[in-house]
Amino acid sequence: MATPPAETRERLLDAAELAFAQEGIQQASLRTITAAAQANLAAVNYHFGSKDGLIREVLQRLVGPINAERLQRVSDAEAKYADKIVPLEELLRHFLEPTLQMFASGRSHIPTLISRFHHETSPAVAETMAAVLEPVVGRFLQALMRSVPSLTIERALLRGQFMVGALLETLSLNPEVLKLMQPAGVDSLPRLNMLDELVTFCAAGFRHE
Amino acid sequence: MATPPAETRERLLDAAELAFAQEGIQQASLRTITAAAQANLAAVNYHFGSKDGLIREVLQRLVGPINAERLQRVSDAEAKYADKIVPLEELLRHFLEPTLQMFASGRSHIPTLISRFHHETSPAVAETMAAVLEPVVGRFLQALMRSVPSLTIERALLRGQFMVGALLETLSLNPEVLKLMQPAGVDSLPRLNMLDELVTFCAAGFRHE
DNA sequence: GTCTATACTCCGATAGAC
DNA sequence: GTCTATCGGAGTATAGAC
Repeated sequence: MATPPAETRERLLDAAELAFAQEGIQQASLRTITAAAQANLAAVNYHFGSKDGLIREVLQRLVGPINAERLQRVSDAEAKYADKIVPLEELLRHFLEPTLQMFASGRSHIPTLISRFHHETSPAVAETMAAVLEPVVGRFLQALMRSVPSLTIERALLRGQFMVGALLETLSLNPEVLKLMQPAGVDSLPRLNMLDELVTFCAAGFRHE
Repeated sequence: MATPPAETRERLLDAAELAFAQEGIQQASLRTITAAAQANLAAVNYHFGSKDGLIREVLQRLVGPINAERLQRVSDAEAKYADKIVPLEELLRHFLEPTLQMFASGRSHIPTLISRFHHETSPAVAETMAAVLEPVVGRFLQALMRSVPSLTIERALLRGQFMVGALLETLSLNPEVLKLMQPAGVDSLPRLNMLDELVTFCAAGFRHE
């Protein structure tokens, strides 16, 4: 059982994840990916049908758990508050933290990759991304308008876009800027600050007027 | 003077701008661009040395005027306020509006292209972008900390990143979301709303605490 | 189920005629 | 300054052996 055949698929996904983050999703070649995975060039086509199939699979494996955690946390929070109204800051935290946790996951290329997926315009990525995000967006919009009763639906949508933009920009921050944020040198420290900063910035924006 | 030879360079830049926006900067091929510009494949190499040279030239031609307008508007505003303290909302407006005006410029692909340039990680783009943005960022940070005296430099930098993220996300909004923002059907209308929405959202965030 | 070998297309860049 | 022709290489995908 040193190298069971089922592992090839996982090695390909891991290698693709890293290559997509480092070189770009479209730029990374199947030759690079299969070489890094110590698999044959034909393996991608065998396991995923095409490069688009591989891309879709990497995306779902990455974003699926994040969104599942988001939904779980909102459900827990709503259960905790009997009136179903979750304080705004807490709600934003449940949306933002599952993504920001990736900074501390040890797989430091993940934030870059999430940013790349969000800004990719190819149909394969855009459609999969929309399908994966749709339930989460609906759920949070609903909760958001309960937390801030004065919000109209248009404003909630637009400001939600602003928040996502701020989050994504945070994910692609270069290391030099990151260093500015942390007095000490621990790598997992800025994430905490960043989460608090993002939450207070966006909460103020959501509440305005 | 129907087609003076000097025009080829301009046609190449225009064609590249459109192709970069529609297909992606790395994905767009010189063959597509030169065909659209009704020029020869070798023309790009002759006029710009390489594809990277073309990319840099498109970027500078696009972002240069925007940043020049930003600096001019800040200078005008600081001259208007004798104490050199510009109200926060006005300052943000001077930073955001030159970019958002691109929605009404008739060249509707420009917002997408700006977003692409910002998220591109190739050295040719990243270095040029950093060089072009550096003076503007410095100038606005300075003004920002005067407009909001309680801001630390680290916070100003980080929140500035949040604002840029929100702006860029706005630039890549898909048309369906855009339609939600405007009751009437005019295409230049959402830009006005969007600017106001961005300014109030970010101003609240900058002022918090 | 996995690999070898290869097919076919397209890329950016250059050499040299005009 | 602009064109034609072509180079060398890399891209994805497939056919067929094992």
